[in-house]
Amino acid sequence: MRPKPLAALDSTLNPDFLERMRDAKPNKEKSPAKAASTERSAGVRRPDAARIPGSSVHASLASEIGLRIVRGDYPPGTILPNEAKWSETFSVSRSAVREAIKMLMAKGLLASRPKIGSWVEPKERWNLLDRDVLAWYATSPDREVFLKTVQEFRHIIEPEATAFAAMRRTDEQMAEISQACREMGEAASLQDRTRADTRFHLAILRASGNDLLVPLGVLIESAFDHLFAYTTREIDDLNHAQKLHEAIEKNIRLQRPDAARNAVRKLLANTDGVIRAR
Amino acid sequence: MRPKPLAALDSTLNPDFLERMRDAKPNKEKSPAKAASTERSAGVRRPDAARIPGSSVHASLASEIGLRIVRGDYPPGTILPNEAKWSETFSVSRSAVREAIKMLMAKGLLASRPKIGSWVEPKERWNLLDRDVLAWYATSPDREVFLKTVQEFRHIIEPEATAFAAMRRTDEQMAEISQACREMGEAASLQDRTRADTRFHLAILRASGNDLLVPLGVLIESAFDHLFAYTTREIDDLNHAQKLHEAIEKNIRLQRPDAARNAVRKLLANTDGVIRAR
DNA sequence: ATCGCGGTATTGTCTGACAATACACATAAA
DNA sequence: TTTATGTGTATTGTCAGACAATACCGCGAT
Repeated sequence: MRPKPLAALDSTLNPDFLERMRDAKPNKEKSPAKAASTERSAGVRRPDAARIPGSSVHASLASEIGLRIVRGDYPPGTILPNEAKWSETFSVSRSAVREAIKMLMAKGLLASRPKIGSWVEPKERWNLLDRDVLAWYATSPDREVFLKTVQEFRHIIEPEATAFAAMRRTDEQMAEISQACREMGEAASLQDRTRADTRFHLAILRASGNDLLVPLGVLIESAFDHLFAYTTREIDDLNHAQKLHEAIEKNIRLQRPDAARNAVRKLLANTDGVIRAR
Repeated sequence: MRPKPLAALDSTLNPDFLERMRDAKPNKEKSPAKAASTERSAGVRRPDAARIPGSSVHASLASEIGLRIVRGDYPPGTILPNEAKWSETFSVSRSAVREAIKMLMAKGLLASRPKIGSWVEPKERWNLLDRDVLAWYATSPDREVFLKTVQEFRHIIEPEATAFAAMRRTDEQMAEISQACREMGEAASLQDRTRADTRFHLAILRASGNDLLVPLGVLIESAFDHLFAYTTREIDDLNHAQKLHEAIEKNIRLQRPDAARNAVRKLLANTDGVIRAR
């Protein structure tokens, strides 16, 4: 098989890089980072930097700048500081800055032209369904609003996706779904349970037979990440939720689209209740 | 206002770059591009290259490599040719190659590690809802299948989005929707009509009040691009379609979610018919 | 006041270099 | 013969410095 690369998460920034950025605020006037640069080229570089993929310089930079943009530090239409400025602010090479900016351009957050600079694109162009952008977006002041938006989206997508899965699933896909459902019931820890839960829903999306539904899995993953804090510890609730999942699994297995759709609606209503109860 | 950057479309590759790539096939053994490189550094560089944003070297490279990946030239798990190889094949600098690859990494198509190389990620990680990836994906052998997938997705999304729009639209958003609908009716050319049609549906997504629905507009744009060839020239059909659109507009205006949802379902059914008729 | 012109600032591109390290191969030991 | 160890090599990551292309600003001339 392939070497399994860890997803570049914004939470995996290495301490070294974070240290560099500590006092690198957007509106800093004059940062004396020139000295640091010379010092680094003199051989003081830390020997054990950048082990995790996500902590390479350009990836960390992209996370930092991307987060600032989504957070609203640079509203749409704003011209960003130029590449030389970023380079100086973070004490990194211009190449690294450029690669970070290219990643943000690829996600629709930025665009640029010679002699003008890079500017923040209007929010409609942002690829909010991108894993990283969604993660930055999820750091909004209150997670309530974010969860509400994602949950509403799930109400639109999942019932229909499940109905399609009930019609078109292959036996292999059914096995995946059933196994995830079973492991949910047998999970020893809440974390294991959540992981199996996520796999269950992702497997359904894959089984829907519509390629365009698969990328929406990032929403479900994000929802479960943020829902974890809300998860109940009550045995009764857990058993109830498990029954709801098993109903979905059964109806997909028996290829009953309408029943499957309704079962998903019940599960989502239950989740809504959990959120509202907080 | 902002400088309006043209979206980087794969169809805007400049002839100069295409010429370079003519005989750059994936399985080429030995390409004698070294000579070209020396020649270029001797000052023979074309004076008028890269006018359109999308035709910058890194953007063109990203399009070319991305298209090859999505097309299946390098199946998931495959290790790509290394950066030096790409650089040599296309007679561009390694920096340009790296920036292109970073863009593809940002879209979930690639990942890489030192001493290993860059490999194609499993298809589930691909950000298919990205504008560029979708465009590459749409170059599939038969557009029938692609259109069917997109259209199915629209059936899932648009009725619910429209129902939300009927509940939560602001007056400004309503004005946008109404204007687009009106301009559809008054359009002089089929192209103008399609443009207004697209704006109509995008405005509804924006009015839905759910930020996560907005990025799905790329699907609608893509659908209409590919649907253009199917568009009828019959006056009766056009009038009928216009009436369906006006029904949607009216129900959003009068804030009747259920009626709006049904009106959208009728329109989509009509579009299905147009596709099927071919 | 309007038009034209050059200067300047900024991204785009190229070149060359070194660092870090996964993998393969050769070599040596049990 | 098999296993363990060390060495080499290939590849991405990062840095530095240079020049090209050109949008915008301000100046001068008509």
